Amino acid sequence: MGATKTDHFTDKQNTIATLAKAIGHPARVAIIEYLMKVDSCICGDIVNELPLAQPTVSQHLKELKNAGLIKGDIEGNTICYCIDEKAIEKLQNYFGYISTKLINKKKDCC
Amino acid sequence: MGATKTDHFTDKQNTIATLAKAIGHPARVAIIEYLMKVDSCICGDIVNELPLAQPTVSQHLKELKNAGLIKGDIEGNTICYCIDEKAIEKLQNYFGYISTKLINKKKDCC
DNA sequence: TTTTTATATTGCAATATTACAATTAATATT
DNA sequence: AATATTAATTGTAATATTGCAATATAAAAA
Repeated sequence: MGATKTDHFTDKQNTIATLAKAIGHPARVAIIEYLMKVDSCICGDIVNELPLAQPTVSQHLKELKNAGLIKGDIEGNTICYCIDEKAIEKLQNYFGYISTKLINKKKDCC
Repeated sequence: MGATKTDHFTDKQNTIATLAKAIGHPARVAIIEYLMKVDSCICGDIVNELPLAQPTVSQHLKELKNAGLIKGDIEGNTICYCIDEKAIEKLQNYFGYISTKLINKKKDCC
């Protein structure tokens, strides 16, 4: 085997997993943070900001886009990517939900 | 190649990536949600809750533990695992931070 | 003490990810 | 039109992940 059994889990669980997985690489965290920092969406200099080759960055961008974390496309010969706020909100809500649930939990160990 | 270049990124970026990566699998999302639902930390029935074999679940638990998302250990012959609230808080704060940053951003595309 | 129960570890096959050189595609510039 | 620029795609090697059968470990129950 080796393939994730996505069909055995709920859509919500798969959605969270997909989003989290996309952020689960420091290069993609760095990309998100760079997109956040820059005012404009025209971010042709992402490659210069990262210690990775252009094809690698392009691949990471593709993964972020497939996961729904960023949106946009090329415009002329510059890329135009920006964070999809809805995805970030989903994650924020999810972890917020877990946090509040944990506060109301009685603990008998750990 | 094939190995992630963790040393090229900041500690914070690597921390977020490690935590997100650990959640980046539906089985581990399901585990987190189960630990959240159950009142006690004694969760010997995680295997029965998941559509995966016992060694696979054990491996996922190990990964969650290595990433710092859950804590605990075996107690007698039952496992005693529970969510590490600090890790969830880190994620919640991180995505909250991104969200608020995005609200104050001017957008010219996407 | 033997057996049962619960979880971890090992070994392995299948698949996925990471990274990059080389190339392609497509727009900009000259 | 020819060239330069920018980013995607392709191909490929190295590494990591996923999943499980078999086995090991260790405590509880008989």
